Amino acid sequence: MLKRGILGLIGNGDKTGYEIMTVFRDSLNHFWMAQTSQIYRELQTMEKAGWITQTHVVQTGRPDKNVFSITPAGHAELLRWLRDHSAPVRYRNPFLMKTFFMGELPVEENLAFFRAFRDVSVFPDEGRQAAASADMYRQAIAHPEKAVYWKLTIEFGRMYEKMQREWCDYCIRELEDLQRATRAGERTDVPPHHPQEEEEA
Amino acid sequence: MLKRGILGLIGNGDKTGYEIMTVFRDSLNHFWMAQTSQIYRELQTMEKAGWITQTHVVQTGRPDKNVFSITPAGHAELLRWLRDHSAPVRYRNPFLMKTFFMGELPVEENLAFFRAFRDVSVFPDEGRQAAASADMYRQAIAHPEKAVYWKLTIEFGRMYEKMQREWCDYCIRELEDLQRATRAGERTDVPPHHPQEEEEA
DNA sequence: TGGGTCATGTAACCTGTTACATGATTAG
DNA sequence: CTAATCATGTAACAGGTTACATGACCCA
Repeated sequence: MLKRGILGLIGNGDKTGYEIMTVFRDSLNHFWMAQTSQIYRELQTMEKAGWITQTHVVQTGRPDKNVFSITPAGHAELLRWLRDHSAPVRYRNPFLMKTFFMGELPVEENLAFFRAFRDVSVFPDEGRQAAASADMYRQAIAHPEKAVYWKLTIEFGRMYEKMQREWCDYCIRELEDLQRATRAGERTDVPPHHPQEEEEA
Repeated sequence: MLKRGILGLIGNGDKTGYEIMTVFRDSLNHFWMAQTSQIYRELQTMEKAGWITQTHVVQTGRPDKNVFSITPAGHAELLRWLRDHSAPVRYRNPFLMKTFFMGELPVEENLAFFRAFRDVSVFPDEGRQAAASADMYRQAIAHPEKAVYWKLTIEFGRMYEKMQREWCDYCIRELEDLQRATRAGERTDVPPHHPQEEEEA
């Protein structure tokens, strides 16, 4: 997957591994993160696949660099990937995995958790985001038809965050109800912790 | 990550690898999928770690099975994981990765794509979902304080789908605007396809 | 007789994470 | 003087995917 992202970035202009890392960190961070260790490895395999070529550039005053360019084969692969809608969309949410098993902990603890999680942001720090936006807007003037798509991903991030907050509010309400119900039923035999020995009916 | 999911499931009662697969397929499918190949491998490493124990059960009329049970060490690990909020939440959306690079394709193609994607559901087929719900509701009667959390994950799925539809509508509107602008500007030199040679300013 | 369910896995591969290592230049 | 930026990676490991393989029983 990362390969396609790297390919797309190089398709927008030659780049070094380091530059690719900065774009991930500053602009794609809200939906994908990449470490240099993986980037450099993928670059090598992509070169072997013939999707990109490498040029060593000697510099003075700063370290030498390896600049990567897309090949016609690489561009063909990029288009093929963009047009391939056959792969099923995989959802994988480690956070929902946790939620599913939260019955192991007391309600109070989970309530506290949702109250805190409600205000966690997906976006990286404001400064970087602003800088990245400026870059993207500059590009937008040159190629408005490419920049829209970046805007669409940002809007997704915003809508996702909003939905997450609303979901947290819903969770908090549900757990408060549960708490009330448990307290109202008093000694109706609902142990709030470790019901270890029993099995479901 | 899958390890913790498996641990949580075994924590709710002894299970075979096959049963774990069916729970993933029928109930956790909207936020995590797991293949048997991975499940059986994880079970072995979890046994080595002392989180679970294995019992071979001979059956007649059907294949023998290996039933796994959680150990006190496994339960401790489950609680540790549930309480560990240090790991940063990782978002990774292959679909947004594609969106980001859609500028390579003509607007018409992308519009068609969003119109189709708008109606794609995250949830597995109705039949299975209903069956899984029935199971969960039965459990809910026995342990209402555990079943809420399952309900919360389902609600997340619903809210996510709703948000996704709204986002698609937004994307469609944006791309229609772009289309109109491009047509209005007529020959204002905005090639809708492959601007290969040029670099950004 | 053909497909679904129950039940087990292995092997090879690809993808992602964590930890480590180096070193010059530049701005505060 | 110290931290950030530019610039490169390697090694080991963890996690996930794809493809393959087997076999009995039951229902239509």
